[in-house]
Amino acid sequence: MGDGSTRSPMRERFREQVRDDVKVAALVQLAEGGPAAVSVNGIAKGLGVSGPALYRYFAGRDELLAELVTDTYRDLASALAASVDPDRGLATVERVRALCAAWRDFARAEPHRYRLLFAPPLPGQDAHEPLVAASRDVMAVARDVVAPLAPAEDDLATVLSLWTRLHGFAGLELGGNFASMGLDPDALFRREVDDLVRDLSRDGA
Amino acid sequence: MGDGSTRSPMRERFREQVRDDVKVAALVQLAEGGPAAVSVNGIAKGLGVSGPALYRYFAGRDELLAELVTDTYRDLASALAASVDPDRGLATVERVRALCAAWRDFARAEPHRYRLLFAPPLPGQDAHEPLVAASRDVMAVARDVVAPLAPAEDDLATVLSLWTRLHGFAGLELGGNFASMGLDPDALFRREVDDLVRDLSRDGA
DNA sequence: TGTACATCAGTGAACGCGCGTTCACTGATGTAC
DNA sequence: TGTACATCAGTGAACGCGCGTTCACTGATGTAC
Repeated sequence: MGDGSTRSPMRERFREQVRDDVKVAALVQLAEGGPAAVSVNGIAKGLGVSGPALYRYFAGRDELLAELVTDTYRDLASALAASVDPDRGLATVERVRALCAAWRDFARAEPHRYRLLFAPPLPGQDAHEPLVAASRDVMAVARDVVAPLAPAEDDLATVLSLWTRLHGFAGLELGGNFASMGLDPDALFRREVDDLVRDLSRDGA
Repeated sequence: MGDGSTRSPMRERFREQVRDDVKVAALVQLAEGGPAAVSVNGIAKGLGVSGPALYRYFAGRDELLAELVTDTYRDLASALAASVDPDRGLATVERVRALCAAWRDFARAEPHRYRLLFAPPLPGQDAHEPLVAASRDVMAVARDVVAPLAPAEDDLATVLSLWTRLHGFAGLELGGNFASMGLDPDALFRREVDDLVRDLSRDGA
């Protein structure tokens, strides 16, 4: 039940359409009340359909949430990749800056999705493996950008330092911690990126 | 109803005792299932008492959760303060290192409480103000430690940079993001703190 | 030391809610002849 | 072009659960005389 290969192309397209509609509705709920507010019955009602109908499209709530996560990783990875696209002809350091800006922009544009990426899978670490796989693309983009600056054997550690700092900044900015102290997040971010670039340049070539 | 001033001292002490028991039980639930798993009825059952009984001690679930947050801020602030106590006779840079270590240790020792501090108050930013006040002590300790290194007018920004980086590291470590890539968090942390100390020294005196 | 009284902790029933999920079923839709 | 058939989307009822919170009440506890 549910192996799409034997389904007719027409119906298959319809299925994908509905799956997307469900996800969009789920994202609205996510934005409004966090992961806990994402509800199968609620989504169904929003789509003008009865609750159990959605079980044709998703095995259950958990599968739906898992897809939201992997979708988000995909979108983040492609936003990052676009920001450092070779076609833009950026020098190494400018690529780092562009990557940082893209990271922050993504977090601000879609705070609920961003938070979803780093929310702990509390009921027992289930389905952690595919999630790690999904994050690999994000790491790969960052590694690519940083590589020319970092000594080869210190590659990964450098990327993780970058990750640490971007994630820390995003988390505090989303929490409103800067704004609530009357500080300008833009200025703080510029400063943070400057430090970051300097550290990378020193450690590397 | 509930203004403790007119209550007799005996009964008042009893009340505080029970309030603490409730909080302890709530923290167990928090550790096991996240904030969503903290349930008034569940706690009552654990204490061998009926659900509504707890309404003698807390106005409701929201008040209970709010207290868990402010308690955690208090404990974090005092852990940080203890780590940089003047009696330890640490030099300026060593105080920064001690502060960083204390931050990380707190996050690792009590991940659920640490996460609670930075979880977004989703149902409409309610009760954000007292929370900001509670975090002020934490900031004050950090500011104290960093002050000798930072130019006076750049004080707060320096502390926030410190905060950003510590928080980013803690968040990723708690999420298991380092371990799942086969990397040693201790080594990464050492590296991060080294960079941090260097940045502070450069920007400051 | 003993008794009367006010206070207040805790009970049990009830309200209303929403949830995820299953099941047997109906009815529409695309397909094959 | 028309008809028979298999597929599958969606329904409605039901299960069992747990939640936060209110209410009127009972019974114990500390206190004041």
